[in-house]
Amino acid sequence: MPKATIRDVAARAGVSTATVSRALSGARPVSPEVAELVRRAAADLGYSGNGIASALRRNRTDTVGMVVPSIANPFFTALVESVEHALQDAGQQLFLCSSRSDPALEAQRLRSLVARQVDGIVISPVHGTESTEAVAWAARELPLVQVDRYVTGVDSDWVGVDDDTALRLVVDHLAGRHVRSAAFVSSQLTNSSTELRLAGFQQHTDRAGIAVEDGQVLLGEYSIAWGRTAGERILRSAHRPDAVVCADDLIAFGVLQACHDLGLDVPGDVLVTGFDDIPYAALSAPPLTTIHQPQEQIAAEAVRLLQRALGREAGPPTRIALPPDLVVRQSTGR
Amino acid sequence: MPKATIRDVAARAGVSTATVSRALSGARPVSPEVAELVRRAAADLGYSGNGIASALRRNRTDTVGMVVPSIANPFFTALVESVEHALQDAGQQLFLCSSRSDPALEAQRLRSLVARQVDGIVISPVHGTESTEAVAWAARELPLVQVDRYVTGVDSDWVGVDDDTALRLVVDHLAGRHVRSAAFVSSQLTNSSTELRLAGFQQHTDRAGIAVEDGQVLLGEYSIAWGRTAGERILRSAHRPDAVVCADDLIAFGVLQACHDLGLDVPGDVLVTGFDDIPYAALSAPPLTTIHQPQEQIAAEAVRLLQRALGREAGPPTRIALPPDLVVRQSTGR
DNA sequence: TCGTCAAGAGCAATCGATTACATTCTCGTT
DNA sequence: AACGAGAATGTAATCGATTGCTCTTGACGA
Repeated sequence: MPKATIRDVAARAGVSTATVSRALSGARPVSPEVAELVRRAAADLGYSGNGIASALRRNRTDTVGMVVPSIANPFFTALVESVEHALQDAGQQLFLCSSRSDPALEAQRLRSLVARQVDGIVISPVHGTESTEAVAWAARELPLVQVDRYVTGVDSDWVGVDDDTALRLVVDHLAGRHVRSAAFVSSQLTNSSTELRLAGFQQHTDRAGIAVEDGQVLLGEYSIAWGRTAGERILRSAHRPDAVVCADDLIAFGVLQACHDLGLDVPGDVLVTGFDDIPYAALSAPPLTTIHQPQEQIAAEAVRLLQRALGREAGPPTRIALPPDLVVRQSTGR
Repeated sequence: MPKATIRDVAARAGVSTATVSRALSGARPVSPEVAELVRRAAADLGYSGNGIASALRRNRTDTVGMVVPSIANPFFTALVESVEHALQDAGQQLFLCSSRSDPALEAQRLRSLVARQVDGIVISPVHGTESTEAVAWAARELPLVQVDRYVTGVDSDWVGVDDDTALRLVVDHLAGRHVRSAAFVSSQLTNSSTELRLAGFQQHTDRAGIAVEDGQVLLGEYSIAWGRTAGERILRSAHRPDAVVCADDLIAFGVLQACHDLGLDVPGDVLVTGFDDIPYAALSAPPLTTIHQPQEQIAAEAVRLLQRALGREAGPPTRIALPPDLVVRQSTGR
């Protein structure tokens, strides 16, 4: 038994397909009796419409594609969930893709989303330069909003957090804890926010008179494993710093593990800070002082920008840097 | 400048649209010269095809919908990622929906997926009975595979873990640690695996001679907050048990927090176990003994079953219970 | 009574790609 | 030389819903 089409419903209700379409979508007025007749016929046949055919004709899929570097990273997970929620209110659905931190896979995902005619794209690009070409191309084809990270040289909307302010909050907090020297652990400088965080760290430690020894800025990747490796290297070095500032919470978890492995007390022997405030940040041993990102707000703004772009073509690219919050927990003091 | 269509490509290459279609998809042989001509014309125009039109004609979207109760739960996140990976090899994409543990929203998501003509659905149903109607309906419309949890009364494929074996492993391990009494913290019995885990706990503690006092089985929800509440209640009771068995890792994290708050040592004063082996299970204080779920395998089997159902209509529903592993960490001993 | 107008409904074109069927052409075979 | 097979290509129907345009009908004002 093949699926019922609008033609079947029309036949059963004794009206034309045009009337069925109008009765069910409410696009144009239909007399109440006919509307009821159509509704009943549709229900009887279990008619549920063909979104594909509708999308083809209307040239609109009511679907937004989202591409993130990793679904496993709780920060992106939270962001995805927030975006999905925000879209729901606009009657749109989310097409989720993971680029697995691979620019080639990312490009493929973007091509696929464009070919599938999504109405717009929300992306957190993998790489500051290697992602540029694909993102620029997609932005030419469709409304596109970058979130969290952005690639250089693409005129698209962007929503993220103010990384410089975030590092000022962290560094000033550490200075208030009488920290005299600090190390920084991050990922390779392959994307915008990683660069901004390092720049902020350097500028604000300098300003606050906190020493950063040579070799105490380690770049690897956003993972617990790297945090552990880097943490061991830093904490075993001749000049152990008073604090380790990490570019995300996963790295900070790894550093905390390294402290534990080496028998160092946090915050007694060394202070540790993270970035993102993922849900597990409150659960580590000790709970992590970190920067809270307003993901719901990031998501809401991103969706708003997308809707705006969908409406009319005009408008210069908008860049929104939202203010971060510092969440103080025990990794930087009692 | 509107997007290029197959007609534009055909005109530029001086061939028919049929030839363009065949040249680009390789569905039927085309002479090498013409193929090259078409490829060049397509490249010149930046032609990227219209997946919607293609899907309408072929009656296939190469897209699979997935519905999970929560994107925030790392277990589901890992599962989603694994499914996405498995689908990639089959040339399909993932349409992700979160039901937010709400059967009504879940039903809406399913309707939406069916209307969008996905080729199949992978779902972890929210509720053992309240999800039944929507899942049964969707299963009638499309190939559908349930993962992890399942609803009763729907003849569909299912892939999950063997919950009974899992609890046998946990309980036997605790018995080996000379545990004489235990408590159990889980979510409300609203779905299959929750029920099976409780049943397994009761059966195996009984068999192993481990006492379970009245009021030491607490049912709430799968969250850290609930674990903390339940943990406090259990650990403050007159007969504090030797061990607390939790139905998932999030609950176990909450129980660990409660132990910490009450100044109890784990594993000195009480042993704690989890379920799922999410990535953070190794990072808690102390690291959590838990059941490892083979998500990659669950995902691979789910996708395989889906492909099979896509191929031919026949075949009775298959239920695959994969064997779990016990991962022993410090929450049950040094 | 007639003309005007609007509401309600239908006809048929349309969206863009795929594909059944038809056509043309080239070989090879007898 | 005639015929048939098969490769390459074209023509046009098709997928299912939407919508511009047209037609009918009834109400209302002049």
